[in-house]
Amino acid sequence: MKKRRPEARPAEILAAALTLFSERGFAATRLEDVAARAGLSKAAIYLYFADKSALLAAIVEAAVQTNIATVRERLGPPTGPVAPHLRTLLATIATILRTTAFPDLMKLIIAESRAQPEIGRLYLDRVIGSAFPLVQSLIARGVETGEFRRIDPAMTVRSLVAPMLLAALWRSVFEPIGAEPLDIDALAAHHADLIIRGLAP
Amino acid sequence: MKKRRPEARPAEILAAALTLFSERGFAATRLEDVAARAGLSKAAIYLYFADKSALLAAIVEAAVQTNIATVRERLGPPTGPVAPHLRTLLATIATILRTTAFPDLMKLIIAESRAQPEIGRLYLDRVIGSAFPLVQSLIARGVETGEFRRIDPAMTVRSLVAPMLLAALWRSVFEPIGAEPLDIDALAAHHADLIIRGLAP
DNA sequence: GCGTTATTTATGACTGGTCAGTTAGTTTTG
DNA sequence: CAAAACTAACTGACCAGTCATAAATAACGC
Repeated sequence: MKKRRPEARPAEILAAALTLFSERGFAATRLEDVAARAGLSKAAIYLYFADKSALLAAIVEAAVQTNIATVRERLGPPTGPVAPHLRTLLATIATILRTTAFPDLMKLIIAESRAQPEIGRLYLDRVIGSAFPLVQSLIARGVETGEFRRIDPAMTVRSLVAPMLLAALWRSVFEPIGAEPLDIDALAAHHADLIIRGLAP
Repeated sequence: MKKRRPEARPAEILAAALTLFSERGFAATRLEDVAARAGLSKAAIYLYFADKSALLAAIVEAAVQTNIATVRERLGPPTGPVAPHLRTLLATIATILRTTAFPDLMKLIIAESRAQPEIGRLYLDRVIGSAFPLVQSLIARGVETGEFRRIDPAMTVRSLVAPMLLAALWRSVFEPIGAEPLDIDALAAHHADLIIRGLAP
C-alpha cells in the first residue's frame, strides 16, 4: 500500500504548497499545513528545501518552464503570414490560463515580488526576457514583409498580450470574490482580431 | 510651531500607511512603523481606525473615488465622435499611473483580495462596476452610429484598458526589481491608435 | 481674566497568539 | 547494523490589539 518513494517527495511538497499558496497567499500559509497536505511533518520539508521562500521559487521556476515550453511548441516554426501565429499565441495562452493554476501563480508573483525579489526577477527573465522578444521579432517580420503597417513592435507586443494578463487576474483575483466569469477564449479571439485589423497597412 | 490639528490625523495616518504598505506590503508592515511615520504612537491609530484592515480599506476607498472623479471630469460629456474620447481615456489613465501611487495600490488590491475580500469587492464595484459600463456604452454608441464595426462592446472595453493594467503592474512590480522603465504615455497613445483602427468598419 | 473640572487626545507597557526554523532522537530501509 | 528518511517537541522572535494612566485642550463658573 504505502509505497515509499523518497525521490517523489520534492514534487509532492511543491504540489501541496502551490495549492495552499494559491488559496490563502504565501504569508498566510503555514508550512505545517503544507506538510500535512503532502503527508509529511513540517521538519521533513527542511530536508528538501532551504526555507519557505525556496519553496515558492521552485514552484515558479517549474511553472514558468513548463508553460513557456507549451507556448513554444504550439507556435511552431515562425513561417508564412504572421497573423495566424498571433491568433495561435493568444489562443494558447488563453488555454493555459483556463486550465492551469498559472493565474494564481501570477497573483503570487505580483504579491510577493517585493518581499521575494528573486521570484519577480525569475518571471522577468524567463517570461518578459525570453517570450516577449520572440513575439516582438514575429511582429517585426510582419512589418518587414509589409503584412503590417510600420508600428513599434515592442509596444505592440504589450498591446497584444495585455488582455491575457487582465484575464489571468480576473480569474485569480475577481472571480473568487464573486465577479461573473470571463470567457477567456472569446476575449483572446476577439482581441487577436482587433489587433490584426489594427495592424493592417 | 507644533500646531495641533486633530481633525487632520486620519489623513496623515492614511498617507503614512499607503507609503509603507506600498513599499513593504500589507502583512509585512508593522502598525508601529505607520504610527512612527505619522508622528504618533501605535495605540493612537486605534482611536481613528478599527483595525489594520480598516486602514487599507480607507486608503483604497479614497484613491478609487479621487481617480474615478478625475477620469470622469477629463472625459467630459460623451458627444461627437467616440474615437477621441477613447484616446483621452487612455491618456488620462496613463497620467494617473505615471503621477500617483495608484499602481502600488492596484498591486496591494491584487495581493490582499483573498485575505481582505472587501478591498477587492470595493474595486470591483467602483472601478469595474462603474467605469467599465461607462466606457462600454461609449463604444456601443460608436457601433450604433456606424463609426465602429459591429463588435462586442464588453470585450472591447477589456481589449482597450488591459495595457493600462499591464503598465500599472510594470511600474509597481517590475520596475522596483530592476526592469527598464516603460513609457506609459507612449503605450497609451500607441494602443489607442491600434484599437481605433481595429474598430473601423 | 483665572482657577477648576470635564473631555478629548494620546501613550508605554503588556498580553496572547502565531509560526519559521532547529534539534535531539526515532523509525525505516537496504 | 549503518545510513537515510523522518518526526515531536521546542525556541525565539514577532506583532496586532488592549488597558490603565497621563498630558493637552476645552468648558464653565465666578
